Amino acid sequence: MSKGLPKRSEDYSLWYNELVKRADLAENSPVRGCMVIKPYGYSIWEKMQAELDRMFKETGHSNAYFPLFIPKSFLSKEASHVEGFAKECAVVTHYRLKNAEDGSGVIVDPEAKLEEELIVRPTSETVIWSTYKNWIQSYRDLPLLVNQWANVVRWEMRTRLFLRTTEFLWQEGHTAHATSDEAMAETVQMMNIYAQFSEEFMALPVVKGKKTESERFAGADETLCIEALMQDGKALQAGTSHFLGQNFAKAFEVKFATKEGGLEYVWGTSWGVSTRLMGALIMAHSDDNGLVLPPKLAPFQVVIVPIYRGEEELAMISVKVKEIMAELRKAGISVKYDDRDTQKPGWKFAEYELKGVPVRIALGPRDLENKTLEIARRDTLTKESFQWEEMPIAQKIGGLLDEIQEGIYQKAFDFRKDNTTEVNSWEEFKQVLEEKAGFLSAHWDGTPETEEKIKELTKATIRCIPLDQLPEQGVCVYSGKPSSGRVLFAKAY
RNA sequence: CGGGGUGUAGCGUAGCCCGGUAUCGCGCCACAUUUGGGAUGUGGAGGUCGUAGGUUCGAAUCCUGCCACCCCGACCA
Repeated sequence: MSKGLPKRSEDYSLWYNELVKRADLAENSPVRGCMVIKPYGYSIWEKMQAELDRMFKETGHSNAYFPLFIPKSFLSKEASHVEGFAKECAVVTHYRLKNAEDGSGVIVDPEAKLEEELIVRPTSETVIWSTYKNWIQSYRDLPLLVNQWANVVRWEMRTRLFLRTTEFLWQEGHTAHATSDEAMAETVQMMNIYAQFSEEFMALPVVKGKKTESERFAGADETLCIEALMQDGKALQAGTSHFLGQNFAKAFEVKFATKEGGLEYVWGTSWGVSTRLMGALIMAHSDDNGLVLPPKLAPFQVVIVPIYRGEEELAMISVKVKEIMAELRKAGISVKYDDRDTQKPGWKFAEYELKGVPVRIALGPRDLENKTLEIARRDTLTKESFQWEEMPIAQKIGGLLDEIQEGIYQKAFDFRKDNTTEVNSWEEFKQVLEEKAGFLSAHWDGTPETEEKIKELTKATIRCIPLDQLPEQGVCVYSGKPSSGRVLFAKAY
């Protein structure tokens, strides 16, 4: 284990990459653009999954599973959908290998060419809607509320651990409804769930908004999103919820008999969050000492490190530690006891700081004598001495965990607030973007042309039109044409 | 995919310009002393120098192709 992480201020990208690897979250694999998610990283993802899954089920959704492969012809049924994804699809053309005659290894058997190529799903709308055609006949079959946890593949040009990998893990919800209003309500509901998850569990404040036409999902009539701000001033799209209108229903002929006896196309939504959330979590809170994890998603919330000389002392300390662990676990607090004698305490302290464990307890002979514990918190890197009699340990730690969860949220919230700037002129726009970055709240004339021009000139894109946008008469920061409200610009991941 | 950079032990590196089979640190193994913020000493193991060719008596070093990774761009969850 090498010491010292690169500094965020010196090289943010390098810091991020090194952090991901050194904190044992993930590493690159032999396959280009694909990562190996390591046990510690995966257990954070599992925590995210568990909470999201619970929230989906509480809102009436059920999980199902659809195939990895999609017939090529399916993809082209929805015109804008194929246009959006065609450039990044992995294609299966053969189903068999054979030994090369010259003994050089295995080769693709040219005899085993598929009649119709299969696409490795970049997203599952097409295969799911082709299935929904058989599931939906009547208004009694609606709404259909399905989610799937899956892997998808998008052949991206440039990849980054968690933020953009060729294969990634996600969930994709796909729902079908009898009315436009109901589908739109579902779209909004899921965006709200994502926002709630992000703020409550990831301790990451997000802006809820809708995408401009050009940033919309391929095949959607409306895309809602949550946008978060990272420590380097770049925005990250953390989740999207799409109102699909009747686009996929029309493409796959999914109609239902109405109560009144008519025959209508159903209305659809789809929504997803991915392992990219891991990237957001890492970049939002961590510091130059390593990861900082919100207690609600940490694989374990508390680590106990014994300080001892010899077996005898360790045995005495362990008795007290077991007692503490039982109390903490009873209170629903996850705790790890690291009594390995292969590493020294100082080494362990540094290790758990790197891994972002929210609370560390150290217990040595001095503590046994004085009836104290040393409690250190990861977010502030402060330590305190705690008297056993002061209050029940579970109450103490429970309170501290809440405080940390709240503290890192507040810190991220303040950061975003300090890095959201209202700009009113083109000069100001360019200057703030250059010198400060972050979110820029500015008037926009509503045209794709202006949006495109601004992107071309500054690399900044419209992250979203915030849902809480206030009506305000102004002029577009670039074109000078009238505008009725501010939108959020930023450079994005 | 365009521009730039880097590939030498598990990790980080020296050597490359000026060819003669590899340096140092961390980590790893053994033993001893250690254990309240990344311990110390002694001994030891570990390398087809990214890969495939070429030049040469001889290639980590020179030449060509390929691959991977990183950074910047275009694209994207």
